Amino acid sequence: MSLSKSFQPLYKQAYELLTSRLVNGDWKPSEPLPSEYALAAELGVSQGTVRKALNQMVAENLLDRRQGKGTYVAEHTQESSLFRFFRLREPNGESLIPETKVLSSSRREATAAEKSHLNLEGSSPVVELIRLRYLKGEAAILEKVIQPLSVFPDIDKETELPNSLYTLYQEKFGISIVSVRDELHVTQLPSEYADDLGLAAGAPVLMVERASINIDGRAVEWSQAYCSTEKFVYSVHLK
Amino acid sequence: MSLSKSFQPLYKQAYELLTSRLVNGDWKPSEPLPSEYALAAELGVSQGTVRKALNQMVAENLLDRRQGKGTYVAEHTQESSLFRFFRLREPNGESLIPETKVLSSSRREATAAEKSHLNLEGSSPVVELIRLRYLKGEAAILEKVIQPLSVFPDIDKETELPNSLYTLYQEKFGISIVSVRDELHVTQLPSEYADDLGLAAGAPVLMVERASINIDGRAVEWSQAYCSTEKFVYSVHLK
DNA sequence: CAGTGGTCTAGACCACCTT
DNA sequence: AGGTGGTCTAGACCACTGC
Repeated sequence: MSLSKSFQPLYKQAYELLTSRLVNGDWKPSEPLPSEYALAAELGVSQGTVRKALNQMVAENLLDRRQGKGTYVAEHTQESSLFRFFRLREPNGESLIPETKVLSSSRREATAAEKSHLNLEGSSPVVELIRLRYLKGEAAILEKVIQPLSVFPDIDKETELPNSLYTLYQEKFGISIVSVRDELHVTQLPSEYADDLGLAAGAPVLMVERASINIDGRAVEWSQAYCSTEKFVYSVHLK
Repeated sequence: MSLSKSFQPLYKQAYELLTSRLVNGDWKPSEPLPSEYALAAELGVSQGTVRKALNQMVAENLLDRRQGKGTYVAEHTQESSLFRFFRLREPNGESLIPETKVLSSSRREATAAEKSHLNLEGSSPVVELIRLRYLKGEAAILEKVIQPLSVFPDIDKETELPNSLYTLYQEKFGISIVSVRDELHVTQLPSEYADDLGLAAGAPVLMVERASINIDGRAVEWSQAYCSTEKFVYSVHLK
């Protein structure tokens, strides 16, 4: 196997090829890739060129490299990764892992808005999952999660939902969430969620609308989280 | 001049040295740095090592490189850079540059909270600047900006405040804002700002609290922006 | 044309891990 | 000891810019 010597820099071609293999599932999470020299020989380029491609993938959180051991598919299920996208903090800056209770889970056809956010067309059955998250024993966040069945077949048949769904996505469905797009709104709490959160219908709440992006760039999950006002802060460092 | 051959990788030492020179103001914005070979000779390392250091600085938005021309100090005053930190969007996704009116500007001693956010100690005079931003002719955002006089001497003597203060910071005070830390709260609109925004005192608003970070890592400005509810969305892509 | 950054190679040596 | 990634070098060639 060798890369074409035209159009694109070799390291970029190598990056594209290796990324598409990773997306295809050629290597499983926590499994080592071939060594730099092995990949270089296979692609017909020098070790330095492969290294440049691999380092770019490390920068994008797709790979993990450990000196003396090897290059591994990144684990997006570890605590450090899960915290990466959990931006809600207590006003004093502390970060808390919430407890979670599933309120309901149902299949239905996607709404127009959901189809547009998830790039779905035609008949698109989805699962709507409603969860309540507790902090310090108090109901704090109500989450509505939309999962397309085309991406997560029979996900509503899962008996045990982990606290972080991303773990389930990676282990059971081969979906690696590498980035998220958040939109924050101040809205009035919908009346159907008022009792669950112990607030009045129409109370002002922070609503975090999130599209979760798979390693291949597709939005594969869409969620809305209603957060009890003044208990939380959404905190971000933009570089 | 040459780097010590111990402790740290050479490219990292080169990065530290070049960054500190940049922070010191050895090279002004839009001015070219010496060429890779010139820097390599000066530091006593190879061109490839200098390149690695320079590329890291490019990744951090400190430098700009143009093939065939040279390596330049990044301009943080360009539209593309200013938009980078302006996360407020219309609900339909459009981004707008607001008009701005200064409501007041006054000197006073920093409060305890301001000292803590800006890492100030002892006597710390600051300027409190209150601005109202309009979108489509309507009052939309009320901004309270705290500027330490130790960082921005006599900034309240400036006759003309640009729409984006960061331009002024870089051109007049040698301060380059390279990152920001935002905290989003849902709060009640303080009564003293109610008239300006045309809302009732206590109305629920989105409050964006921002610390702006200089190239040397210091928080040099602290601001709070009260945003008229339901006209805006705060939008972020986390990678 | 000369000067700049961008790519690619080949080889040397080091640091770390496993056996 | 042998394999892995990490650093560093020197040199070649390419692509773009400006004179």
